Amino acid sequence: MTQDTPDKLAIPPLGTLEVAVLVHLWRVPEASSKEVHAAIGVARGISVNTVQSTLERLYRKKLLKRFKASHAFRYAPQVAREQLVAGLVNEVLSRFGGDTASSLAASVEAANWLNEEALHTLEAELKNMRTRGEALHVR
Amino acid sequence: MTQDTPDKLAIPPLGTLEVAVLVHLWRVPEASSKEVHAAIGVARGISVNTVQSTLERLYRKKLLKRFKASHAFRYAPQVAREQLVAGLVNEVLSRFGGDTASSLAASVEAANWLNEEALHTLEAELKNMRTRGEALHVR
DNA sequence: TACAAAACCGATTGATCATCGGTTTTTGTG
DNA sequence: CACAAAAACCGATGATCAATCGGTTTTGTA
Repeated sequence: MTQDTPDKLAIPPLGTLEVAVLVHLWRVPEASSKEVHAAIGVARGISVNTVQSTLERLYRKKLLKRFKASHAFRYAPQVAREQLVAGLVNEVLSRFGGDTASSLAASVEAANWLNEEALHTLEAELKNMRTRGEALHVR
Repeated sequence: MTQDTPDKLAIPPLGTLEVAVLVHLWRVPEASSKEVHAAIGVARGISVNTVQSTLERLYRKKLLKRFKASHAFRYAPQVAREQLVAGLVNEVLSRFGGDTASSLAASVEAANWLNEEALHTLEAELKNMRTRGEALHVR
């Protein structure tokens, strides 16, 4: 085994620029530093170098993957948005202890952006999960 | 109006000691700095002053309320755990954009700690919400 | 009123993000 | 094959914030 610590579930803190870059790459979903700069850097009046550092940092954090295209790197998300968000949500939930279900329920309730369709989706997912959970004997 | 920025929904960043203090006070649910120190400070080998600073910080952040009992302050949570967690979860959800429902679904799915009963609770809450949501015309 | 307990203040340390300048590496082309 | 341009890489700086504690002032109460 080559990993010293199994960081599978530890998500590093993310700054606002880092998040902006991620969000952009989830849409694109693949770009060079130059392109990212054009898309979100110019409007912020920051240099290409800053964007590049951010891409590098996200790469080191394993949130982006990259590959050479001719002589420039192209970056792409390493994790799906839902995956990352889920990780962060679970981190919050476990960090503050207490009852998970009621916390989640409160989260849903506090959300002012849940429309009819979204509720439907969630309900379906829950029902789905439940049957599978029973089969898999979720503790 | 006296407030410069409506911080209603902005939750300040919380360190590990701050969270520990909050978690403790949700259990207690009211204590002096001395008591908090005895409960969670001693085990960490930190001074009463450190605990007091933390209590003060949480008070300034409006997460604790306090009142004098004889000459010492007693602190108590200003927000319920579910409330705070919900705020943080929603912050994460909105920060990363994308589809809320699928992100929440992924969160539930990624959780390995949801048991049969918890799922039940959540489902009930959703059903409940839905009817109310329709009545309130949630966008 | 004296004193012990607690609040208050301010300084220090240590992370971490954001930002950019300067240097090295790579590569396409004349 | 040499060279100029483009990109990666490295390292420094500034800002913010949590955590920590020592020292000083305030305040009940015996």
